Amino acid sequence: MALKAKRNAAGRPSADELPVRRADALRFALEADIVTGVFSPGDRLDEQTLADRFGVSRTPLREALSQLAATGLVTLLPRRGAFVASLGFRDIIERFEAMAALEAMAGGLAARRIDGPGRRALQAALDDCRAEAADGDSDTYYLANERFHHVIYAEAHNDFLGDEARRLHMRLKPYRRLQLRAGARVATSLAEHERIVEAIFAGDTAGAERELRAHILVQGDRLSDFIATLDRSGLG
Amino acid sequence: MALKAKRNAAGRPSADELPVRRADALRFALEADIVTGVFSPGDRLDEQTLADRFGVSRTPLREALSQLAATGLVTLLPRRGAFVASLGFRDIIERFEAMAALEAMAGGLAARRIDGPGRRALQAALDDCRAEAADGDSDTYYLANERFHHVIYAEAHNDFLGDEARRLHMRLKPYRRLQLRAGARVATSLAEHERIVEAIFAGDTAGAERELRAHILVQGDRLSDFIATLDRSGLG
DNA sequence: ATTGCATTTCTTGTATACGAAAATGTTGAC
DNA sequence: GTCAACATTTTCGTATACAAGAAATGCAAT
Repeated sequence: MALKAKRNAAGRPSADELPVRRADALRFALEADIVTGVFSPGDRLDEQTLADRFGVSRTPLREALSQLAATGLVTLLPRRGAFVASLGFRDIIERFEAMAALEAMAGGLAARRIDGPGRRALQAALDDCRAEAADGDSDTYYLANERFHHVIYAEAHNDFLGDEARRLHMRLKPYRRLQLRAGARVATSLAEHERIVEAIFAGDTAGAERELRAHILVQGDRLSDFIATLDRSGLG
Repeated sequence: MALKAKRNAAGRPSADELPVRRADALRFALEADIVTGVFSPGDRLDEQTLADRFGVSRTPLREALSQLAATGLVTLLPRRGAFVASLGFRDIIERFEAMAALEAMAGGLAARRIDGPGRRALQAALDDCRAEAADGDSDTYYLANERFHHVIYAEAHNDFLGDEARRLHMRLKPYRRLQLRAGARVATSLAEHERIVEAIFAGDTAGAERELRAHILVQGDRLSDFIATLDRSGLG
């Protein structure tokens, strides 16, 4: 059966969207705007304004907001409107703890389930991290780090686990922007990656779990410390 | 049944009253109908039919379905409708693995963070499990088991972790109904609970994690075994 | 009888309209 | 000058209307 991408009669100048429903496209767009910092935590998301901006009615936009609220990226106050969800000090720590649990499990599973191609992929991801760390650009290192963790999710052979971890990661992304200049963190992060790969390659389940959990938790601690030094008025 | 419309941020389940938003009430009602088996995995959820049943228009009902889809309890096929999400063999295993990770983390945190009142609550929950197990009614034991785990979530002092675990639990509930007659499982489950409490009371973080992880994973294994013996046509 | 196609019908997705609640602004009293 | 009560306005929540896509049905042709 051929998949025909039929166009709508209304000649809309917008770029072709893969999602069939406008609500999906809106959800992705808003998600991106929140994660990339176009909207900051606490910002009010007016339905009509956004609907006008995207050239749609309020109906699909409300649906997108509703879905984002279910994801946790948006807070929906009854009869008061939608806001970019603000995580407090404690909320962030809690999420890092949960993420550490998921990542540790993924690492442990990967240590037991990784195969030949997976080994090569993980080694390549680690090499990338090394290269970016040597470059000293913490921005590109962050991307390499992301890919590294995605490889681990994949080698855990548990799609749900990976999806949840990615979801949490996205959820925390607006706050990571706060500590862009990682300083010495890049070096220690890379060292941790090395130990993680070592454990996974050795089939050391417990070791992979331990290393990954620490790797995530320390990020939460660092972010918390960083936030604690800021004016907390804007962070709920 | 009168329903207070005040301080209802989370919403309450009620089909015919208006808590804050109809969509919330509908979400809870549908959630309940799905986990209690009124609707089975794979069932089609017709918008107009449900709207008529609840005496509302399609708009809030669509919002409820959308939220349930974001939670994972409902699958939304574009232009084809909403269905009670069907989990395959592998999906279930994956979710139990993730749940094991979260529960293990919760147990470990509880072992370190539990306080006096928490100890009493956990002991009481364990006593309840003992009593229900002695009764031999696996239905009420299931409820006591649920309360037991909720106490652990609470004593982990990580609300997010608890929420996620509860969400997963609800997500898997439709499938647990398949193995109601637990047989000898109740006895072994209780024994596991005893060891879990022992570890938590002893402040044995690693032990609590280990016991809880095994406690959850074995449930996934058992459910998988059970499903494997059934006709898989209805289970996707 | 079966297959292919066209039409019809049903359902979803989006837009618009309307009522209600909350935020806001104004005015008056103290 | 401040506060409070009232009116206004904004915007949320729901209902209804309409458009578009997919499934179902019927008809025709082989």
